[in-house]
Amino acid sequence: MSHFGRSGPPDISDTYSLLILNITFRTTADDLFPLFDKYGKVVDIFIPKDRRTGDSRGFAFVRYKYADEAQKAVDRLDGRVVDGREITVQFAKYGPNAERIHKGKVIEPVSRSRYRSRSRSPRRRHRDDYYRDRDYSKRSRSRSSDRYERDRYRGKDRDYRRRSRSRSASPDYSKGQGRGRYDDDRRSGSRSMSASPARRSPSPRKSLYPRKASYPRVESPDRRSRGRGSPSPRSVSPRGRLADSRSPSPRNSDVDE
DNA sequence: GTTGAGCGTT
Repeated sequence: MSHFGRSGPPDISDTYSLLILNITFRTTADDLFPLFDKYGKVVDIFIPKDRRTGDSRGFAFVRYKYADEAQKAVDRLDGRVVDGREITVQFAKYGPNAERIHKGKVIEPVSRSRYRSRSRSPRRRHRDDYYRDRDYSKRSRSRSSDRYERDRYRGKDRDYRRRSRSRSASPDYSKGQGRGRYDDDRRSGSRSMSASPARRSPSPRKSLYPRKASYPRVESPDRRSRGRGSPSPRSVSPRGRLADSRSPSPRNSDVDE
């Protein structure tokens, strides 16, 4: 009774799909089944999970046998508090095969090109990356470093989530700006390397801080060390450190980037 | 251990 999703899509031709959003990450199909089954005949329940972690994504798909029951469930379960969280029940708009769905029911795969790319919902789908991974696999299948690739995927995955939200609506520009600026700089330098030398002049801030440009390299680290409260007894002997092949980069002491 | 707009698997 709880093998939903394991048998794959039974038949979406005579079933109405409902999209359940705002569910907890711990909510499973078994937990939603009794809830939705109470309002109608649930044919199948599917909850997308991460491919890597296998954790729930936070939304589920409930397929009803009849639209009236689905409608009832939407009206009754929409806004219901499940597991301490208010869930959002609504008819699915899209199908697994990019099919158009009306009221949760599949109307047709795709009407040739009548709607073209209608600006229905300009939301980004990170899921596409998954499919892309497959291609990558083929490309770099000669790689013998499995863990390396895995690590990379992990990093990307973690980023994909935060990025998608950050781009959507997030006043957190601390990171985005930094990255964006960096990117811009890179492009600028690459493009106007011999054309517009004055690109970084226009700064939003007229004058930030007349930091002393005459910062002795030898004094800079010393001062910071003491001011920081880190006496660094080992650093007391610069000679030893030098001899330690520490290789103190001759770059500016105060490096912003 | 964390998260929170959204649309799906054999």
